[in-house]
Amino acid sequence: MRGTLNKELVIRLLKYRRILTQLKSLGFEKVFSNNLGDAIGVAPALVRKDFSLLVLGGNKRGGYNIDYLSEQLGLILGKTNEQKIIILGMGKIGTAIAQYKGFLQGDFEVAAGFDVRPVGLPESLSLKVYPIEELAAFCNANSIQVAILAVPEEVATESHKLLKDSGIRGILNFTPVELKTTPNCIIHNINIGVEIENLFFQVIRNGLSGA
Amino acid sequence: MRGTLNKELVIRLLKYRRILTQLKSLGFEKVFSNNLGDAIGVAPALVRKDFSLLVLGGNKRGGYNIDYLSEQLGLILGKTNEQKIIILGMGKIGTAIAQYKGFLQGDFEVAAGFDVRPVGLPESLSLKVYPIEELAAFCNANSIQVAILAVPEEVATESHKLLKDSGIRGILNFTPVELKTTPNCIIHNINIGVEIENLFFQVIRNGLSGA
DNA sequence: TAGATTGTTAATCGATTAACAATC
DNA sequence: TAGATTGTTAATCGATTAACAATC
Repeated sequence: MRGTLNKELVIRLLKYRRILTQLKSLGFEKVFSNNLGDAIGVAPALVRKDFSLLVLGGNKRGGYNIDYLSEQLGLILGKTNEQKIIILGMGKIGTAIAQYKGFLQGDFEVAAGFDVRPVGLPESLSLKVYPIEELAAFCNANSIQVAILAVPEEVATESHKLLKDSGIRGILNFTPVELKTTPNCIIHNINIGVEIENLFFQVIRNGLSGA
Repeated sequence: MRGTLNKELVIRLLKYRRILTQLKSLGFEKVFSNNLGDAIGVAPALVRKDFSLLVLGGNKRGGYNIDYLSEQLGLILGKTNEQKIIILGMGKIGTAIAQYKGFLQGDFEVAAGFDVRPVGLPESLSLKVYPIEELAAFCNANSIQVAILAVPEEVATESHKLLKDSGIRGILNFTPVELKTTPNCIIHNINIGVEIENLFFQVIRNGLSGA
């Protein structure tokens, strides 16, 4: 059954989990499908369908129990508490991501950074940056499976190869080079430049039909 | 007709354009639908359908003319050369994005940064950071329509409101708070934490079925 | 001509939503 | 009971792909 969880569904489940955590911290105990639908921008029916698919039941009048949902989603999505990632390329972007506050919500940790040359990090950050030569050994020793790629465009392709050779199974790619998912390494590309261009296009289009 | 350009299609067109630019710089003159399909990860038929929809013809045996495609896509997508964006929140992420090399490909420019307090930037960067109070005036004076939001989570919501009040029509949101698109302000959310969690899930799932 | 590629239609696939019966 | 919400089915919507005729 879990094999049927598609990408969109997993994204929704991750978002549900985050919202449930927030609701819980506000002291809520129950939530309705339309609350969750509003929060992540889908129809209430889809929320119910998602939970139905996962055999997570609610109460016909009382909605869903937040603690229960939270716990079950944790089981399905897996605890990422002890998951560790590495960052290849500790330039501006890599360093910024390493210090990204939003990561504190997600229950994973940046284990180390790697770069061709030593990088000066603030003392406050308990993160070490190693030379690239140590990447494979480090990943093996620490069972690292997921990496963020934040190197300059020119070395994106060779860095990609290096990560695969180091046993990395998933890469969040911030370089403008569009990398391809292969059977044993999943790629998610985030191309900020394309995102901005896309936004410009949508805004200009939107302007024509709007006020 | 242009009103029918949906989000996925626009993304593909932006990617085609980037690839065509690269091919042109390599001295290529012709390209086939399967080349472009491979490059962006879709079926060749979809590439042909896209061009067909835009009335961009190819040659039954000789493929598509790169110069022509490039030029036409430029007309459809619009020149973003003189487009300017601003960045609200010049912490680590904002500062890193301001210096993002990948932006050099995209033909737009970061006009200014804004923050609650002065930020020290490298001299090499010809970018000024202004106090938040000047945001609305600056956006008006310079007709800024698109912004990157990179403030801390705690002030994401109020910053969002500030941007809308400053006449911003499109926001690329890097905070973990999921903002909602409204009729006169388009939001694209990039939640790095969720992206990483998603990658972990996919990798673990993938591991079960793989080697 | 033979071969290759476009252009286009029909089929497929899949996700989302609308609607409503079930029921607490 | 009346009202509200779940759970589920059927309908809708839309994007992608397969397949092939047209044709250079």
